[in-house]
Amino acid sequence: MFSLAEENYVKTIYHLEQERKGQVSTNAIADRMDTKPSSVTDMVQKLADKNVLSYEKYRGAQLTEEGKKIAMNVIRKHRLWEVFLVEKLNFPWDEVHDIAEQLEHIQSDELIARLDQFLEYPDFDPHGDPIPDKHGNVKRTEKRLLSVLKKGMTGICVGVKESNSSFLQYMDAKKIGIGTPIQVLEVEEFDGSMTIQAGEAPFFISQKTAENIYVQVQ
Amino acid sequence: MFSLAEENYVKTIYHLEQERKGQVSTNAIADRMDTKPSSVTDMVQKLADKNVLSYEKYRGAQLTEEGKKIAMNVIRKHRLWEVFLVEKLNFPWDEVHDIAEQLEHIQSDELIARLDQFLEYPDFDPHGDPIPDKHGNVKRTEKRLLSVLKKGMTGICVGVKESNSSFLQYMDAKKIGIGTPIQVLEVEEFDGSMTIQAGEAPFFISQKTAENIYVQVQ
DNA sequence: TTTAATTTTTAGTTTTGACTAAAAATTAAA
DNA sequence: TTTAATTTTTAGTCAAAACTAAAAATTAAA
Repeated sequence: MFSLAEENYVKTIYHLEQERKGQVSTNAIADRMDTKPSSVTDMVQKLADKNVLSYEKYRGAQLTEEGKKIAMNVIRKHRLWEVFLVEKLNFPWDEVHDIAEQLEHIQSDELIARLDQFLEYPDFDPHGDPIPDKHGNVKRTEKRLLSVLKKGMTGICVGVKESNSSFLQYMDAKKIGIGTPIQVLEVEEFDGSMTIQAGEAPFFISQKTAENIYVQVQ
Repeated sequence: MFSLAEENYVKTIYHLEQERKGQVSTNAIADRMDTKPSSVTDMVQKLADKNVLSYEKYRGAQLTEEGKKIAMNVIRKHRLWEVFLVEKLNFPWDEVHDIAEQLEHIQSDELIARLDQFLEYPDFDPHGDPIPDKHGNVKRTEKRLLSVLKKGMTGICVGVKESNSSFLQYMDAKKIGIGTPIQVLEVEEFDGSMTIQAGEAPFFISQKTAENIYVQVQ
Protein backbone atom coordinates (compact mmCIF):
# COMPACT_ATOMS: atom_id res chain seq x y z
CA MET A 1 0.00 0.00 0.00
CA PHE A 2 2.64 2.55 1.06
CA SER A 3 6.25 2.45 -0.04
CA LEU A 4 9.16 2.03 2.33
CA ALA A 5 10.10 5.68 1.82
CA GLU A 6 6.55 6.83 2.52
CA GLU A 7 6.33 4.77 5.70
CA ASN A 8 9.58 6.26 6.94
CA TYR A 9 8.37 9.80 6.36
CA VAL A 10 5.09 9.15 8.15
CA LYS A 11 6.87 7.56 11.09
CA THR A 12 9.35 10.42 11.40
CA ILE A 13 6.63 13.06 11.19
CA TYR A 14 4.68 11.24 13.90
CA HIS A 15 7.69 11.27 16.23
CA LEU A 16 8.35 14.96 15.54
CA GLU A 17 4.71 15.83 16.24
CA GLN A 18 5.01 14.13 19.63
CA GLU A 19 8.14 16.14 20.52
CA ARG A 20 7.37 19.62 19.33
CA LYS A 21 3.56 19.74 19.37
CA GLY A 22 1.74 20.87 16.24
CA GLN A 23 2.88 21.37 12.66
CA VAL A 24 6.21 19.88 11.64
CA SER A 25 8.55 21.92 9.44
CA THR A 26 10.22 20.69 6.29
CA ASN A 27 13.65 21.36 7.72
CA ALA A 28 12.96 19.43 10.91
CA ILE A 29 11.99 16.40 8.84
CA ALA A 30 15.03 16.79 6.60
CA ASP A 31 17.35 17.02 9.62
CA ARG A 32 15.90 13.93 11.24
CA MET A 33 15.94 11.88 8.07
CA ASP A 34 19.33 12.98 6.81
CA THR A 35 17.92 14.22 3.57
CA LYS A 36 17.51 17.58 1.82
CA PRO A 37 14.57 19.93 2.50
CA SER A 38 13.69 19.98 -1.18
CA SER A 39 13.25 16.20 -1.16
CA VAL A 40 10.98 16.55 1.86
CA THR A 41 8.81 19.12 0.11
CA ASP A 42 8.27 16.72 -2.77
CA MET A 43 7.33 13.83 -0.55
CA VAL A 44 5.13 15.86 1.76
CA GLN A 45 3.15 17.13 -1.21
CA LYS A 46 2.71 13.56 -2.40
CA LEU A 47 1.55 12.40 1.02
CA ALA A 48 -0.89 15.31 1.22
CA ASP A 49 -2.41 14.17 -2.09
CA LYS A 50 -2.86 10.73 -0.53
CA ASN A 51 -4.62 12.26 2.51
CA VAL A 52 -2.00 10.94 4.88
CA LEU A 53 -1.26 14.44 6.13
CA SER A 54 -2.37 18.03 5.71
CA TYR A 55 0.15 20.45 4.34
CA GLU A 56 0.21 24.18 3.78
CA LYS A 57 3.09 25.74 1.90
CA TYR A 58 5.70 27.27 4.23
CA ARG A 59 3.59 26.20 7.26
CA GLY A 60 4.61 22.57 7.69
CA ALA A 61 2.81 19.23 7.82
CA GLN A 62 0.45 17.47 10.22
CA LEU A 63 -0.70 13.85 10.05
CA THR A 64 -4.37 13.07 9.47
CA GLU A 65 -6.12 10.30 11.41
CA GLU A 66 -5.26 8.01 8.52
CA GLY A 67 -1.60 9.08 8.75
CA LYS A 68 -1.48 8.48 12.48
CA LYS A 69 -2.83 4.97 11.98
CA ILE A 70 -0.07 4.20 9.50
CA ALA A 71 2.57 5.61 11.86
CA MET A 72 1.26 3.65 14.84
CA ASN A 73 1.32 0.47 12.84
CA VAL A 74 4.94 0.94 11.80
CA ILE A 75 5.91 1.82 15.37
CA ARG A 76 4.04 -1.22 16.67
CA LYS A 77 5.95 -3.46 14.31
CA HIS A 78 9.29 -1.82 15.14
CA ARG A 79 8.84 -2.28 18.88
CA LEU A 80 7.52 -5.83 18.67
CA TRP A 81 10.56 -6.81 16.61
CA GLU A 82 12.83 -5.13 19.17
CA VAL A 83 11.28 -7.27 21.88
CA PHE A 84 11.83 -10.35 19.73
CA LEU A 85 15.47 -9.48 19.10
CA VAL A 86 16.22 -8.88 22.78
CA GLU A 87 14.04 -11.50 24.45
CA LYS A 88 14.37 -14.35 21.97
CA LEU A 89 17.63 -13.76 20.15
CA ASN A 90 19.44 -12.25 23.16
CA PHE A 91 20.62 -9.14 21.37
CA PRO A 92 21.94 -6.36 23.63
CA TRP A 93 19.39 -3.54 23.90
CA ASP A 94 21.51 -1.07 22.02
CA GLU A 95 22.07 -3.19 18.93
CA VAL A 96 18.49 -3.80 17.90
CA HIS A 97 17.41 -0.48 16.48
CA ASP A 98 18.92 -0.72 13.00
CA ILE A 99 17.63 -4.24 12.47
CA ALA A 100 14.14 -3.33 13.69
CA GLU A 101 14.28 -0.38 11.31
CA GLN A 102 14.36 -2.93 8.48
CA LEU A 103 11.94 -5.43 9.98
CA GLU A 104 9.27 -2.79 10.62
CA HIS A 105 8.52 -2.66 6.89
CA ILE A 106 7.66 -6.33 6.43
CA GLN A 107 4.07 -6.47 5.21
CA SER A 108 1.89 -9.11 6.87
CA ASP A 109 -0.79 -8.52 9.48
CA GLU A 110 -0.88 -12.23 10.19
CA LEU A 111 2.86 -12.22 10.92
CA ILE A 112 2.55 -9.39 13.42
CA ALA A 113 -0.47 -10.97 15.12
CA ARG A 114 1.44 -14.22 15.58
CA LEU A 115 4.64 -12.48 16.65
CA ASP A 116 2.66 -10.53 19.27
CA GLN A 117 1.22 -13.78 20.61
CA PHE A 118 4.62 -15.51 20.55
CA LEU A 119 6.05 -12.67 22.64
CA GLU A 120 3.06 -12.90 25.01
CA TYR A 121 1.59 -9.52 24.14
CA PRO A 122 4.28 -7.22 25.54
CA ASP A 123 3.25 -3.68 26.53
CA PHE A 124 6.73 -2.14 26.34
CA ASP A 125 9.78 -2.46 24.16
CA PRO A 126 13.32 -2.92 25.54
CA HIS A 127 13.77 0.85 25.76
CA GLY A 128 10.64 1.22 27.87
CA ASP A 129 8.54 2.70 25.07
CA PRO A 130 4.94 1.50 24.88
CA ILE A 131 3.87 -0.87 22.11
CA PRO A 132 0.58 0.17 20.47
CA ASP A 133 -2.00 -2.60 20.14
CA LYS A 134 -3.44 -3.40 16.73
CA HIS A 135 -5.91 -0.52 17.02
CA GLY A 136 -3.14 1.95 17.82
CA ASN A 137 -3.90 2.23 21.53
CA VAL A 138 -1.02 2.36 24.00
CA LYS A 139 -0.81 1.59 27.71
CA ARG A 140 -0.26 5.16 28.88
CA THR A 141 1.24 4.32 32.27
CA GLU A 142 4.10 6.69 31.90
CA LYS A 143 7.58 5.56 32.63
CA ARG A 144 9.75 7.59 35.01
CA LEU A 145 13.38 7.52 35.98
CA LEU A 146 14.33 5.29 38.89
CA SER A 147 16.08 8.35 40.39
CA VAL A 148 12.77 10.13 41.07
CA LEU A 149 11.36 7.34 43.27
CA LYS A 150 11.12 7.97 47.04
CA LYS A 151 12.25 5.58 49.75
CA GLY A 152 9.97 2.56 49.97
CA MET A 153 8.52 2.83 46.46
CA THR A 154 8.63 -0.05 44.00
CA GLY A 155 8.77 0.15 40.21
CA ILE A 156 8.99 -2.33 37.38
CA CYS A 157 11.96 -1.84 35.08
CA VAL A 158 10.64 -0.95 31.63
CA GLY A 159 13.79 0.23 29.92
CA VAL A 160 16.94 2.31 29.91
CA LYS A 161 17.69 5.83 28.73
CA GLU A 162 21.18 5.66 27.24
CA SER A 163 22.09 2.16 26.29
CA ASN A 164 25.85 1.80 25.94
CA SER A 165 27.20 -1.70 26.16
CA SER A 166 29.13 -1.36 29.42
CA PHE A 167 25.97 -0.15 31.15
CA LEU A 168 23.97 -3.03 29.70
CA GLN A 169 26.61 -5.45 30.91
CA TYR A 170 26.24 -3.93 34.37
CA MET A 171 22.47 -4.42 34.17
CA ASP A 172 22.95 -8.02 33.13
CA ALA A 173 25.39 -8.65 35.97
CA LYS A 174 22.88 -7.22 38.45
CA LYS A 175 20.14 -9.34 36.84
CA ILE A 176 17.97 -6.35 36.01
CA GLY A 177 15.97 -6.67 32.80
CA ILE A 178 12.59 -5.65 31.42
CA GLY A 179 9.94 -6.63 33.97
CA THR A 180 12.29 -6.82 36.96
CA PRO A 181 10.68 -5.23 40.07
CA ILE A 182 12.96 -2.75 41.84
CA GLN A 183 12.30 -1.50 45.35
CA VAL A 184 14.02 1.60 46.74
CA LEU A 185 15.24 0.77 50.25
CA GLU A 186 17.22 3.93 51.01
CA VAL A 187 18.00 7.26 49.35
CA GLU A 188 21.01 9.40 50.25
CA GLU A 189 19.94 13.03 50.12
CA PHE A 190 23.38 14.54 49.50
CA ASP A 191 24.30 12.69 46.31
CA GLY A 192 21.08 11.01 45.19
CA SER A 193 22.57 7.54 45.42
CA MET A 194 20.28 4.74 46.56
CA THR A 195 20.14 1.25 47.95
CA ILE A 196 17.77 -0.94 45.99
CA GLN A 197 16.41 -4.44 46.05
CA ALA A 198 16.29 -6.14 42.66
CA GLY A 199 16.68 -9.87 42.92
CA GLU A 200 18.12 -11.42 46.09
CA ALA A 201 20.51 -9.18 48.00
CA PRO A 202 20.06 -5.38 48.19
CA PHE A 203 22.80 -3.30 46.58
CA PHE A 204 23.93 0.24 46.10
CA ILE A 205 23.69 2.37 42.93
CA SER A 206 24.83 5.90 42.08
CA GLN A 207 22.47 8.69 41.06
CA LYS A 208 23.95 8.54 37.57
CA THR A 209 22.88 4.92 37.29
CA ALA A 210 19.43 5.62 38.76
CA GLU A 211 18.97 8.36 36.16
CA ASN A 212 19.51 5.87 33.39
CA ILE A 213 16.86 3.32 34.36
CA TYR A 214 13.19 3.74 33.50
CA VAL A 215 10.60 2.21 35.80
CA GLN A 216 6.86 2.08 35.83
CA VAL A 217 5.01 2.52 39.09
CA GLN A 218 1.63 0.84 39.62
CA MET B 1 25.77 -4.01 -0.87
CA PHE B 2 23.29 -5.42 -3.39
CA SER B 3 19.83 -4.03 -3.95
CA LEU B 4 16.66 -5.97 -3.35
CA ALA B 5 16.10 -6.25 -7.10
CA GLU B 6 19.65 -7.50 -7.67
CA GLU B 7 19.33 -10.12 -4.93
CA ASN B 8 16.11 -11.38 -6.46
CA TYR B 9 17.68 -11.74 -9.89
CA VAL B 10 20.67 -13.61 -8.50
CA LYS B 11 18.43 -15.93 -6.51
CA THR B 12 16.21 -16.67 -9.49
CA ILE B 13 19.16 -17.30 -11.78
CA TYR B 14 20.62 -19.67 -9.21
CA HIS B 15 17.40 -21.69 -9.06
CA LEU B 16 17.15 -21.81 -12.86
CA GLU B 17 20.76 -23.00 -13.14
CA GLN B 18 19.91 -25.89 -10.79
CA GLU B 19 16.90 -26.93 -12.88
CA ARG B 20 18.11 -26.63 -16.44
CA LYS B 21 21.86 -27.08 -16.10
CA GLY B 22 24.12 -24.47 -17.67
CA GLN B 23 23.46 -21.00 -19.11
CA VAL B 24 20.15 -19.37 -18.26
CA SER B 25 18.26 -17.53 -20.98
CA THR B 26 16.87 -14.04 -20.69
CA ASN B 27 13.35 -15.27 -21.41
CA ALA B 28 13.50 -17.95 -18.74
CA ILE B 29 14.42 -15.35 -16.16
CA ALA B 30 11.70 -13.00 -17.37
CA ASP B 31 9.09 -15.76 -17.19
CA ARG B 32 10.05 -16.76 -13.68
CA MET B 33 10.18 -13.19 -12.38
CA ASP B 34 7.06 -11.95 -14.12
CA THR B 35 8.93 -9.23 -15.92
CA LYS B 36 9.87 -8.36 -19.51
CA PRO B 37 12.90 -9.84 -21.29
CA SER B 38 14.19 -6.34 -22.05
CA SER B 39 14.29 -5.53 -18.35
CA VAL B 40 16.22 -8.73 -17.75
CA THR B 41 18.80 -7.83 -20.38
CA ASP B 42 19.44 -4.52 -18.62
CA MET B 43 19.85 -6.09 -15.23
CA VAL B 44 21.95 -8.98 -16.44
CA GLN B 45 24.35 -6.56 -18.09
CA LYS B 46 24.60 -4.62 -14.86
CA LEU B 47 25.27 -7.77 -12.84
CA ALA B 48 27.92 -8.84 -15.34
CA ASP B 49 29.68 -5.49 -14.79
CA LYS B 50 29.66 -6.25 -11.08
CA ASN B 51 31.18 -9.70 -11.69
CA VAL B 52 28.22 -11.47 -10.19
CA LEU B 53 27.66 -13.43 -13.37
CA SER B 54 29.12 -13.95 -16.81
CA TYR B 55 27.00 -12.98 -19.75
CA GLU B 56 27.33 -13.32 -23.49
CA LYS B 57 24.84 -11.61 -25.76
CA TYR B 58 22.15 -13.98 -27.00
CA ARG B 59 23.79 -16.84 -25.05
CA GLY B 60 22.42 -16.33 -21.56
CA ALA B 61 23.87 -15.83 -18.10
CA GLN B 62 25.78 -17.94 -15.60
CA LEU B 63 26.61 -17.03 -12.01
CA THR B 64 30.24 -16.60 -10.96
CA GLU B 65 31.51 -18.00 -7.66
CA GLU B 66 30.77 -14.58 -6.16
CA GLY B 67 27.23 -14.71 -7.55
CA LYS B 68 26.63 -18.20 -6.17
CA LYS B 69 27.72 -17.02 -2.74
CA ILE B 70 25.19 -14.21 -2.83
CA ALA B 71 22.45 -16.59 -3.96
CA MET B 72 23.24 -19.13 -1.26
CA ASN B 73 23.13 -16.45 1.38
CA VAL B 74 19.69 -15.23 0.29
CA ILE B 75 18.43 -18.82 0.12
CA ARG B 76 19.89 -19.54 3.56
CA LYS B 77 18.04 -16.57 5.01
CA HIS B 78 14.80 -17.46 3.24
CA ARG B 79 14.81 -21.01 4.58
CA LEU B 80 15.83 -20.08 8.11
CA TRP B 81 12.96 -17.60 8.27
CA GLU B 82 10.59 -20.27 6.98
CA VAL B 83 11.63 -22.54 9.83
CA PHE B 84 11.06 -19.69 12.27
CA LEU B 85 7.60 -18.96 10.90
CA VAL B 86 6.50 -22.60 11.06
CA GLU B 87 8.27 -23.79 14.21
CA LYS B 88 7.97 -20.71 16.38
CA LEU B 89 4.97 -18.78 15.06
CA ASN B 90 2.99 -21.91 14.07
CA PHE B 91 2.27 -20.81 10.53
CA PRO B 92 0.95 -23.52 8.20
CA TRP B 93 3.68 -24.67 5.80
CA ASP B 94 1.98 -23.23 2.77
CA GLU B 95 1.61 -19.69 4.06
CA VAL B 96 5.22 -18.89 4.80
CA HIS B 97 6.71 -18.38 1.37
CA ASP B 98 5.59 -14.82 0.66
CA ILE B 99 6.63 -13.59 4.08
CA ALA B 100 10.03 -15.29 3.86
CA GLU B 101 10.39 -13.66 0.46
CA GLN B 102 10.41 -10.32 2.26
CA LEU B 103 12.43 -11.40 5.30
CA GLU B 104 15.22 -12.87 3.17
CA HIS B 105 16.38 -9.35 2.29
CA ILE B 106 16.96 -8.12 5.84
CA GLN B 107 20.64 -7.21 6.09
CA SER B 108 22.41 -8.38 9.24
CA ASP B 109 24.82 -11.27 9.55
CA GLU B 110 24.51 -11.11 13.32
CA LEU B 111 20.73 -11.49 13.07
CA ILE B 112 21.02 -14.59 10.93
CA ALA B 113 23.69 -16.13 13.16
CA ARG B 114 21.46 -15.66 16.21
CA LEU B 115 18.33 -16.83 14.41
CA ASP B 116 20.18 -19.98 13.33
CA GLN B 117 21.18 -20.64 16.93
CA PHE B 118 17.65 -19.89 18.21
CA LEU B 119 16.26 -22.46 15.78
CA GLU B 120 18.95 -24.94 16.85
CA TYR B 121 20.78 -25.03 13.56
CA PRO B 122 18.17 -26.69 11.35
CA ASP B 123 19.37 -28.57 8.26
CA PHE B 124 16.08 -28.43 6.34
CA ASP B 125 13.25 -25.97 5.84
CA PRO B 126 9.57 -26.91 6.20
CA HIS B 127 9.42 -27.98 2.55
CA GLY B 128 12.33 -30.35 3.03
CA ASP B 129 14.83 -28.17 1.18
CA PRO B 130 18.32 -28.04 2.68
CA ILE B 131 19.47 -24.88 4.47
CA PRO B 132 22.99 -23.83 3.44
CA ASP B 133 25.36 -23.08 6.32
CA LYS B 134 27.10 -19.71 6.49
CA HIS B 135 29.75 -20.90 4.05
CA GLY B 136 27.14 -22.02 1.54
CA ASN B 137 27.50 -25.74 2.18
CA VAL B 138 24.37 -27.89 2.26
CA LYS B 139 23.68 -31.29 3.80
CA ARG B 140 23.26 -33.18 0.57
CA THR B 141 21.37 -36.14 2.03
CA GLU B 142 18.75 -36.13 -0.64
CA LYS B 143 15.13 -36.24 0.30
CA ARG B 144 12.87 -38.86 -1.26
CA LEU B 145 9.16 -39.51 -1.28
CA LEU B 146 7.80 -41.68 1.51
CA SER B 147 6.11 -43.75 -1.22
CA VAL B 148 9.43 -45.12 -2.47
CA LEU B 149 10.44 -46.65 0.88
CA LYS B 150 10.33 -50.43 1.23
CA LYS B 151 8.77 -52.36 4.09
CA GLY B 152 10.80 -51.98 7.28
CA MET B 153 12.63 -48.80 6.28
CA THR B 154 12.57 -45.69 8.44
CA GLY B 155 12.84 -42.08 7.30
CA ILE B 156 12.74 -38.69 8.94
CA CYS B 157 10.05 -36.38 7.66
CA VAL B 158 11.78 -33.40 6.05
CA GLY B 159 8.91 -31.76 4.22
CA VAL B 160 5.92 -32.04 1.94
CA LYS B 161 5.50 -31.75 -1.82
CA GLU B 162 2.17 -29.97 -2.32
CA SER B 163 1.12 -28.07 0.74
CA ASN B 164 -2.59 -27.38 0.68
CA SER B 165 -4.18 -26.60 4.00
CA SER B 166 -6.40 -29.68 4.29
CA PHE B 167 -3.35 -31.92 3.84
CA LEU B 168 -1.41 -29.94 6.42
CA GLN B 169 -4.30 -30.30 8.84
CA TYR B 170 -4.19 -34.03 8.27
CA MET B 171 -0.46 -34.00 9.01
CA ASP B 172 -1.06 -32.03 12.19
CA ALA B 173 -3.81 -34.42 13.29
CA LYS B 174 -1.47 -37.37 12.75
CA LYS B 175 1.28 -35.50 14.61
CA ILE B 176 3.71 -35.65 11.71
CA GLY B 177 6.00 -32.64 11.41
CA ILE B 178 9.55 -31.84 10.37
CA GLY B 179 11.85 -34.24 12.18
CA THR B 180 9.22 -36.87 12.90
CA PRO B 181 10.60 -40.40 12.27
CA ILE B 182 8.34 -42.55 10.12
CA GLN B 183 8.71 -46.35 9.83
CA VAL B 184 7.08 -48.31 7.05
CA LEU B 185 5.46 -51.41 8.60
CA GLU B 186 3.62 -52.76 5.58
CA VAL B 187 3.26 -51.94 1.88
CA GLU B 188 0.29 -53.11 -0.22
CA GLU B 189 1.58 -54.00 -3.67
CA PHE B 190 -1.67 -53.53 -5.59
CA ASP B 191 -2.37 -49.86 -4.65
CA GLY B 192 0.83 -48.61 -3.03
CA SER B 193 -0.89 -47.84 0.26
CA MET B 194 1.08 -48.44 3.43
CA THR B 195 0.85 -48.90 7.16
CA ILE B 196 3.26 -46.66 8.99
CA GLN B 197 4.38 -45.94 12.49
CA ALA B 198 4.74 -42.24 13.31
CA GLY B 199 4.09 -41.53 16.94
CA GLU B 200 2.22 -44.06 19.07
CA ALA B 201 -0.21 -46.28 17.17
CA PRO B 202 0.46 -47.47 13.59
CA PHE B 203 -1.96 -46.23 10.95
CA PHE B 204 -2.80 -46.56 7.32
CA ILE B 205 -2.09 -44.06 4.51
CA SER B 206 -2.93 -44.06 0.80
CA GLN B 207 -0.29 -43.96 -1.93
CA LYS B 208 -1.42 -40.45 -2.78
CA THR B 209 -0.57 -39.33 0.73
CA ALA B 210 2.76 -41.20 0.72
CA GLU B 211 3.64 -39.45 -2.54
CA ASN B 212 3.24 -36.09 -0.86
CA ILE B 213 5.61 -36.60 2.05
CA TYR B 214 9.37 -36.17 1.76
CA VAL B 215 11.61 -38.21 4.03
CA GLN B 216 15.30 -38.51 4.51
CA VAL B 217 16.84 -41.91 5.05
CA GLN B 218 20.05 -42.27 7.10
C1' DT C 1 9.95 49.42 8.37
C1' DT C 2 13.26 48.30 5.49
C1' DT C 3 17.08 45.14 4.96
C1' DA C 4 19.38 40.86 5.97
C1' DA C 5 19.23 36.11 7.19
C1' DT C 6 16.84 32.00 7.15
C1' DT C 7 13.58 28.74 5.57
C1' DT C 8 11.03 26.66 2.02
C1' DT C 9 9.76 25.80 -2.61
C1' DT C 10 10.46 25.32 -7.66
C1' DA C 11 12.77 23.80 -11.64
C1' DG C 12 15.73 20.88 -13.62
C1' DT C 13 18.92 16.43 -13.10
C1' DT C 14 20.21 11.83 -11.73
C1' DT C 15 19.77 6.86 -10.68
C1' DT C 16 17.29 2.56 -10.38
C1' DG C 17 14.44 -0.54 -12.34
C1' DA C 18 10.75 -1.05 -14.87
C1' DC C 19 8.24 -0.48 -19.58
C1' DT C 20 7.12 -0.41 -25.19
C1' DA C 21 8.33 -0.63 -29.85
C1' DA C 22 11.50 -1.63 -33.15
C1' DA C 23 15.80 -3.72 -34.75
C1' DA C 24 19.02 -7.50 -34.80
C1' DA C 25 20.42 -12.19 -34.06
C1' DT C 26 19.37 -16.97 -33.68
C1' DT C 27 16.80 -21.10 -34.53
C1' DA C 28 13.35 -23.79 -37.05
C1' DA C 29 10.83 -24.89 -41.18
C1' DA C 30 9.99 -25.23 -45.98
C1' DT D 1 19.65 -22.86 -47.98
C1' DT D 2 16.64 -19.46 -48.01
C1' DT D 3 12.58 -17.86 -45.57
C1' DA D 4 9.77 -17.59 -41.47
C1' DA D 5 9.28 -17.68 -36.57
C1' DT D 6 11.24 -16.91 -32.30
C1' DT D 7 14.33 -14.92 -29.09
C1' DT D 8 17.07 -11.23 -27.54
C1' DT D 9 18.80 -6.68 -27.58
C1' DT D 10 18.69 -1.64 -28.35
C1' DA D 11 16.72 2.79 -28.04
C1' DG D 12 13.78 5.69 -26.03
C1' DT D 13 10.23 6.59 -21.94
C1' DC D 14 8.46 6.61 -17.33
C1' DA D 15 7.92 6.79 -12.21
C1' DA D 16 9.95 7.01 -7.63
C1' DA D 17 12.90 9.23 -4.75
C1' DA D 18 16.77 11.42 -4.25
C1' DC D 19 19.85 15.58 -5.55
C1' DT D 20 21.63 20.90 -6.78
C1' DA D 21 20.98 25.56 -7.74
C1' DA D 22 18.14 29.31 -7.88
C1' DA D 23 13.88 31.74 -6.71
C1' DA D 24 10.34 32.96 -3.43
C1' DA D 25 8.43 33.49 1.13
C1' DT D 26 8.97 34.14 5.93
C1' DT D 27 11.22 35.68 10.04
C1' DA D 28 14.67 38.39 12.54
C1' DA D 29 17.60 42.36 12.98
C1' DA D 30 19.02 47.02 12.35
